Amino acid sequence: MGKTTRLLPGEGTDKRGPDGYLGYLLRQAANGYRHRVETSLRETGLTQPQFAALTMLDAYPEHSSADLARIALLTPQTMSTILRNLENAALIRRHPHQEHGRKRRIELTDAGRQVLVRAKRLVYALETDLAEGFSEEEQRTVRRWLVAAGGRSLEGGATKP
Amino acid sequence: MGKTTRLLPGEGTDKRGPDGYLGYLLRQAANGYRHRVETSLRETGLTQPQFAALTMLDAYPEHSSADLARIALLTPQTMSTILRNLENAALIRRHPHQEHGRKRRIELTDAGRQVLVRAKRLVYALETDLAEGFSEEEQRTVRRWLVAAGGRSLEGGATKP
DNA sequence: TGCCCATTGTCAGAACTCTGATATTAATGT
DNA sequence: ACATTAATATCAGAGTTCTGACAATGGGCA
Repeated sequence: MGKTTRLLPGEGTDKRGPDGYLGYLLRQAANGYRHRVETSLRETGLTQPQFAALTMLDAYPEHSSADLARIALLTPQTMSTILRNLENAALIRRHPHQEHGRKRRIELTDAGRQVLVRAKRLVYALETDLAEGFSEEEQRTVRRWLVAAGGRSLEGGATKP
Repeated sequence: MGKTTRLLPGEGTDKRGPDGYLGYLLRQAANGYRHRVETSLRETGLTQPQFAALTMLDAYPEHSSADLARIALLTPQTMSTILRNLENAALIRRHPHQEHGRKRRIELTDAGRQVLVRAKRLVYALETDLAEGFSEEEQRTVRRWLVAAGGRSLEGGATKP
């Protein structure tokens, strides 16, 4: 039996690499980047979605869970899950909204603010890696493509006239 | 009518849209595209990862679960989960490999082949949408960026010298 | 006033993805 | 021959994401 040395198809053979399907490359890119982010965030214990939620909450403290879901293009259930985990970790706090009966006000705790400061440094370093090797114009092309590819997916839209 | 109200911050205000962080845009793009793919695949009952796994198995019928995980840049556990669901749905079959004791040979069932034919038509239509509005050169830029962003994430690599 | 409906939030269940741990088998080294 | 290492596959548990279903609140309209 020879040692067929790692001839996995795909190095230049098939749909991998720069010749692959865009959808396939998109999924792998997102998986790979998330993996790198969470490895880097390991010491903070945050996941990529948790980091994104904390960042949004810090920027827009008035927003409800439903608001955040709309901003992030996620379903209310998904955002609810992420916030529940942040609350269990004592990084956010929720208390009943005075005027609006069902709404709840969300706040970062001190621990939440502290961990967010550390996490931002780690993630922004990776963010600059993401642009490395691409000109300003190329980056604009990439951004434009990403926005088009996402395509405001869950836009319940139509609002039925 | 209009109902242009939707004043959530982020239309042109902040980190959303084409000015947002690349990592953030990447996650949203992948989420949105996956959502569109699975909506389109609804009638087949397949998910995007299941579709990818079936496609790979059809192209490389000799490969084991571990091989597929390497090709797709996923962990063996993840690929194992996907294959288990495909097996429960009777779209693939696994029987013990003759020569190699622990390896298992994976095969598409007739149902698996049939569903894959239908799914390919649905997904490839979306794939062309993904390139619409971008020149050949711009598409090359996007592909190159996606490959760099993914960065062969889990490459256990180094193999400890 | 009282009913309809949109908004907000949650529970349940499924699939994907990771880390960590474990068992089994093959290949290798002394 | 025996021990070590590598590869394959799986179990367990956590977090993210969806669909589907439901309760509670608030506003609008007959």
